[in-house]
Amino acid sequence: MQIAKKYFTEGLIQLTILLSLIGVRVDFDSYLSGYYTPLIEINSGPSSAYIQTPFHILRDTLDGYGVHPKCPELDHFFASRRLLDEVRTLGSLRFPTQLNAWLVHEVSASNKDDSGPSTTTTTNSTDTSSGLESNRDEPRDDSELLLLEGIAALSDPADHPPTPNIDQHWNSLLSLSDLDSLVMDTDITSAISQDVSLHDALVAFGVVTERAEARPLTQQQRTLFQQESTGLSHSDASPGMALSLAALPFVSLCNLTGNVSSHSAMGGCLDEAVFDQINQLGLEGMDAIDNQLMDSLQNLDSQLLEDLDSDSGLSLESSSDMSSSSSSYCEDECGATGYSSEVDSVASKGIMDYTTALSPVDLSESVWHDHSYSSPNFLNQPSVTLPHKGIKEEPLSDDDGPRFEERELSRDELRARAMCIPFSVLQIVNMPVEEFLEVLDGQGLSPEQVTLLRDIRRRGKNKLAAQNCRKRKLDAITGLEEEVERLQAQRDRLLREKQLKVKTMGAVGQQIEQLTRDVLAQLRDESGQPLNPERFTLQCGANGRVVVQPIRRPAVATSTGNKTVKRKKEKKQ
DNA sequence: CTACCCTGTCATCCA
DNA sequence: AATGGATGACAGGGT
Repeated sequence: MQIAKKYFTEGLIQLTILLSLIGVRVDFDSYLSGYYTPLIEINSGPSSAYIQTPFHILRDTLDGYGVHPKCPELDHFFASRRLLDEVRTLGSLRFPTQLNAWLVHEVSASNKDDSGPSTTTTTNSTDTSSGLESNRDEPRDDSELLLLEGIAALSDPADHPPTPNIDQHWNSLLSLSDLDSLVMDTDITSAISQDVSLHDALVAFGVVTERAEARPLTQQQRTLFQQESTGLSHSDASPGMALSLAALPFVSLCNLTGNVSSHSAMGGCLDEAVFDQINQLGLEGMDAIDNQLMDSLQNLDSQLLEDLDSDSGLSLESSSDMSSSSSSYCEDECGATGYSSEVDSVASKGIMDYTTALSPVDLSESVWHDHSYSSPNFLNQPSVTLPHKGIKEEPLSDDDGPRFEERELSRDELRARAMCIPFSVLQIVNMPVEEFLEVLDGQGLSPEQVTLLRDIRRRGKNKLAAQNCRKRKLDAITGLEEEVERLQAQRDRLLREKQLKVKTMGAVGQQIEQLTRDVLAQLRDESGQPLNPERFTLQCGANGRVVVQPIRRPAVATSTGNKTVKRKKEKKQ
């Protein structure tokens, strides 16, 4: 990388010297500064998969640097883009485009009305245009012609002889219908019609890619894209690569939701092509690269253009809605976002197959996430600033679920979006009641919307309550089951202790009987006979004295006999 | 096909 | 009176 950078830098300096000899001033400051500007990285911080960041908002940001920090899906995309821009900056000689920018001012100054698609005026911020404008003179016009001749000679020296009239040359180039010839020729026209440098063209390209302009690719856009090919082609880059670059917006146009994936897909090819190109630039001569990359990408480009053109009707139409969507949050919610699964699934289905075939990650299915608030964790999750004052979106956690898994919208979410409720279900449910009432009163909502808002809030809260209730019920059941187990264990323990005590008592009783017999055997009655154990027993008093007591045999049989006698007497009476 | 489970929703009670 | 929590009951979908 450093070698290539040094190589190009030295080459640029040498070329600057050569151009200065013919009176052309080339300012490399912007170019050299371009080395480092793409390296500025924004620490996106922790990412979350559960956000509702409308991707089309990114169209209004430059090169995605304004992307919301909670879009991990875009990390790869924008990182690749930044890296690609960096590589472009390193590997592409930009002076032809700078010269083109200078030519633009020449044409626009002389004949603005005939400049066709030239709508830009003087927004070129590079030092090149301003510097060149300040040095306009006749020798400069000669150099223009020389450059035009050289460029034309590069493309097709036989078909494009030196033309003294730039306007005629421009018009003749505009009339070209062959795309292959446009690759080499219309770079001049684009340079004339577009008042941009290559850097601006790159930026514009990126913006166009993100913006997904909802109109058929105009000649202006084609030339804009090929303006980059101008820089690449004259710097021994591949015009075919320019075709692939130009094809990228087609994918974006066809499917806004798939623009990331499509870009990743196309950008992947592009990145590889650029890297290969850079690598080869460092090893081989520059002449061999153009043809090699041209051959390698020609088939791809033609195939891409064919496929994309075939789907351009539907996709452009769908993207029209995308581009026409304003920053209104309501419109975002109403489907203008385009990344809603139920919204774009139909419109972009045609191109989806194509993009998914190329892209390893289909972000269109990971944008709208399930906003079910079933998980209690959603209350503790990082928030995302939303248009409404102070209301924070509470995305679901991204660590306990499949982030890219397609999730269905809840019914209330669909209802809210169907009625253009400018709040998410989470917002409706979780906002304080004061704020909720304020919303109901001050948002100019229709009665149906108010009713829906109340229903959504009620259902949402009841859903949470039901979940809590069920959880408590399950916890209660679990607690009761544990209590049952504990009590059963206690009962078993007590039964074992009882059995042990019974057994112990039986053994003690036997010992007492044996001891009693021994004691009584040692004692004598009045007649000198041993005491009969069946008639006498030993009793242990409270004071510890042991006395011999005669066993009082209860006349059980007698009492029962008496009772039977009495009953017999009663029966007789 | 049926049983079971899970979840959302409604109705109702109550604080 | 309004709001919201709690809970039984029911329905629908998934396994």
